[in-house]
Amino acid sequence: MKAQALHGHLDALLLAVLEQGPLHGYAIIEALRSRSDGHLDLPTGTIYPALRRLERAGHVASTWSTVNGRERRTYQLTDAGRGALAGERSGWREFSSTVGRFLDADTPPTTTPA
Amino acid sequence: MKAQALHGHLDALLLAVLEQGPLHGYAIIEALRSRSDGHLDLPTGTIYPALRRLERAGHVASTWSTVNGRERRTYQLTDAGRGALAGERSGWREFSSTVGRFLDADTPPTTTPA
DNA sequence: CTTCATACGTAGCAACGCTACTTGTCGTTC
DNA sequence: GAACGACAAGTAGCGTTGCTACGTATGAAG
Repeated sequence: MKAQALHGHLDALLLAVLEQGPLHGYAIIEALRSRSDGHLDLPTGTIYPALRRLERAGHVASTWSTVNGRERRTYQLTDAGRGALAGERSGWREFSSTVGRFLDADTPPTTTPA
Repeated sequence: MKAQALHGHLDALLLAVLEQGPLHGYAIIEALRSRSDGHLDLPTGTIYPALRRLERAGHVASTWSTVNGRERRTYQLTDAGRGALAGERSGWREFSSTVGRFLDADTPPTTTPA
């Protein structure tokens, strides 16, 4: 998967994984990886700043905890975040249907008929 | 449609509209607008540099002509461009199905029952 | 003669995600 | 007990990309 393709859709993905329950950053990375069959293997340098962006925006809230001597920052969706997710979803639908109109259309006949 | 959403997919769109035949820049803008029901209304400052990028990459070729005293630069897909388009299409499919797995899933019950 | 549609273009900016690196604990292996 | 990998968090700086705001010029319409 091309790296820059995510541009503008990462927030939506993060909100979507958090919709199913609170997770800490590292677990979010793993959730994205497993739920996408390995297609989304995002580096920490992508995830952590994005989560802080979302927190600044009020879409998620975080709480620290210590598990086995390891510091964890667990994020959970806020009500505002749930609203934002709904918006992102409809935005995604519009975007993907618009672009899909140009790109999904016809796979050029790879099966070039004789 | 959010502005930055296109990030990384613009080239694919341009190749896709040119797949149906050569067009000049201004006509490409109109084609994108009409074929997307107005959702894609891209400014010249987006299109022209993108077309030059594609030309530098060898995906399109341009020829100048004068129509009614107006200079036109008509772009057409090259063979390499056709190949690139095929790649972009499969990239798009992978991308949209991956993201869609998170976002298309379930429209949260907008029909919040009273 | 002014305005709008046509037609091309550039300069500079802002956003976003990535690469590369750092810090620290725990568990396992040598 | 040293070393290494998995776990867990983070920052600094960079490159790409599309957008905003301009600038130029012709032809048609009023």
